[in-house]
Amino acid sequence: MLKNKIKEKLKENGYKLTDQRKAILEVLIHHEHQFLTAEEIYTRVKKDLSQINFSTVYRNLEILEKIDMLHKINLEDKPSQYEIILHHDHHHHVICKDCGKTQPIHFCPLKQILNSLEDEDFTLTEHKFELYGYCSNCTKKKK
Amino acid sequence: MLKNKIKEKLKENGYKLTDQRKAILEVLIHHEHQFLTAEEIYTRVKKDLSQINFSTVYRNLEILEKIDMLHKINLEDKPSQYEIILHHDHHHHVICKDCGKTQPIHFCPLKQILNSLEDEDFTLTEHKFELYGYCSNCTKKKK
DNA sequence: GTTAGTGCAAATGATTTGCACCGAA
DNA sequence: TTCGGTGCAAATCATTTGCACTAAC
Repeated sequence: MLKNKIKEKLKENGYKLTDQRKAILEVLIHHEHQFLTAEEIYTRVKKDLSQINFSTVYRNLEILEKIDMLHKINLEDKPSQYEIILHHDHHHHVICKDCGKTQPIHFCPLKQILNSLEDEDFTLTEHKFELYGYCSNCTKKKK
Repeated sequence: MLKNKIKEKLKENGYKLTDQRKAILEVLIHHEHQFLTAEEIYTRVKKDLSQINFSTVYRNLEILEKIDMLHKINLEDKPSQYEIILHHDHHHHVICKDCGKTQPIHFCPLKQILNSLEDEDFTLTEHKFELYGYCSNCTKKKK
């Protein structure tokens, strides 16, 4: 069920399509719009491919990030979390601190601020705009 | 040279004023507007207080963060970085990826976006808006 | 005197790496 | 056949913890 676009992108970059890689991608696609930790990915992949190793997961996540197929974030005092990128429009996220579910925000604050910074010292290369909170599901669970 | 406000804040919260704590604070104050790693802080403190231990540094950073005297960030694939908070106006940062130097931005994108999100699923609790790049010094060095 | 703080050494948790073997192209 | 990929075990790196001792209040 792996999307052709993805297969092509891997090929283009000289990466092979192994069972492990396929299984990892299946999990990521199945959890589109949700940040998962490496461990959560590993556990889910293991259900299909019981022999898979943790380092294989890490190595693949690194590769996928490098070719812009994966969005990696670092929340305070938590392991890194990953979300697959299937659409390349520039956007930011609201992120549930419990379950990692995300919701895109099609608003970028950078535009509002660029003018006032142009005469300053810094050469900008990246920016981060992330909103955190609890999704309705996790809010309910807490009660 | 430790500011009285700081001493008071520690006292208020039931924390003692040890030499180690003072030395850590001196370093942090001396590097206001600059994010330092725990290791950088440790190394600098060690110059004054050679017997200080790494875990003392970590324990104090944790305490300072808890009482809102310290801003902690997690950059991708780097150890956490810390910056002392001497003024409590809400603001964000431009951060130099080389030297950790920061520049405050007195603009918060949250206000622009709150209305459009109010009818959504998420209960917001925090947000992050950070700009990354290179300060003029580090830009020059690169050439 | 009491309680928080410290140094030290060992533990933990996430992630990375070396190496010999394996399998996709 | 040739590299890239994998599993395994060991290493690494940042951070935390248990414990006995110490010092601030």
